[in-house]
Amino acid sequence: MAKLSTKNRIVNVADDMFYQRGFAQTSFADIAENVGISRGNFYHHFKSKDDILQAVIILRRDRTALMLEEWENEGLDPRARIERFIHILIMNRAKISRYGCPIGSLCTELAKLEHAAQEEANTLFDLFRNWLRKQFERLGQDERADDLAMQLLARSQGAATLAQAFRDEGFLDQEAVRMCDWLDRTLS
Amino acid sequence: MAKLSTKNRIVNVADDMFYQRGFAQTSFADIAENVGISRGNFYHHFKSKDDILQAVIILRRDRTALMLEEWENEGLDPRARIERFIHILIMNRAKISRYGCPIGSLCTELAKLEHAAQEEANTLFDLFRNWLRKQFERLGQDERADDLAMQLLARSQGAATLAQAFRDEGFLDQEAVRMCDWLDRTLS
DNA sequence: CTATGATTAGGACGAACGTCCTAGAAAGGG
DNA sequence: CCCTTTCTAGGACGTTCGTCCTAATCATAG
Repeated sequence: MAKLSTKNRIVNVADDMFYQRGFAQTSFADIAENVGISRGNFYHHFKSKDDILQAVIILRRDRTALMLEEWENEGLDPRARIERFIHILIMNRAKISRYGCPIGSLCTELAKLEHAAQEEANTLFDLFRNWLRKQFERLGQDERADDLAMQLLARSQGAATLAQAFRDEGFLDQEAVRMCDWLDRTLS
Repeated sequence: MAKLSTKNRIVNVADDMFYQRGFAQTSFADIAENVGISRGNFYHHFKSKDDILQAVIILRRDRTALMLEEWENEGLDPRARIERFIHILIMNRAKISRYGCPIGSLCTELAKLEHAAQEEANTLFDLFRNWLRKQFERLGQDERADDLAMQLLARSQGAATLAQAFRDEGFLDQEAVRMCDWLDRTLS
């Protein structure tokens, strides 16, 4: 296993902590302690808290873009790709029911903070939205491709929110099944 | 217009600010300033920050319970009552697209904070869930009444989250229409 | 009027936070 | 080997926060 640079280690830890505790509730001291470095060292790599937030957003964006790209190259048809998206809810049920959706909860928090990075965070949603739209277009749903993409995103967010509130992993499974059913009905 | 007691004024202001900025990002000084009182006065009425949070949750619970009760007494049939619930999204579109759902965003934040009042906040969700379930039961959907209630809640949450992220009031309208369509299909 | 309790104001405190600064350690090129 | 750059450590500063304390004001009952 290749050793990560200090900078990368910081971003990875911050990514986890922002997800689990939220951005505002995670302090420099917290991150530095978890990485195992001093606060001074931290500041050599990131000159402000907004700086590390930016890095985390870019990390998530790159990771997401890579994942979507892989899904394109797995030889699946567009419909199976969409089902792949739906199955994220099931694969990540444990984390989602504890911490919510990594993208949704970040965007919601930044919106309340009126944080400048809000729009940057929204590009994470855009990645999924555009990717889903593309799949629906390939399925001949040109007119309503974007609407369908938004509906799927919305249902995922709703499932995540309620699963977290009620600490109910099973609800994610149920909703995933229902979303696949909805997909069948929509495409037939 | 009857004058409110200082205590009530504090709770009302805190309610608004918790909704718009979030719980953690709202300080005592902020609330006191908005109410127009000193921090010392504040502390005479609420002995801790958890105390004021508790009061806000109770305020929201009472207000919600009252609203649901009124909906019961308006002479509507259960189906029209459910549609009334859906129309909250439309009526409150401006606030929701800016601040999200008052209940969902509070529960999400408290969950990330691992705050003790988390379960209390969840009772707000329970109010809607149980009320919706009752309506579905009256419509002869005994078996799946709770499932249908949860589905409606989830869709509302998803619509709110995306409307906030994309600052898109229109999406709330669209989703409300689709939820009414879904209701038609489900009950027929 | 007086006495008592509720209400209000405002300062003091310790802790936590983001930020900045200095100095030493490590690394790399000449 | 020395010099320069990069990396790391840790303390200092100013601010904000939740909390606490004291004293003044107000309302009310006797």
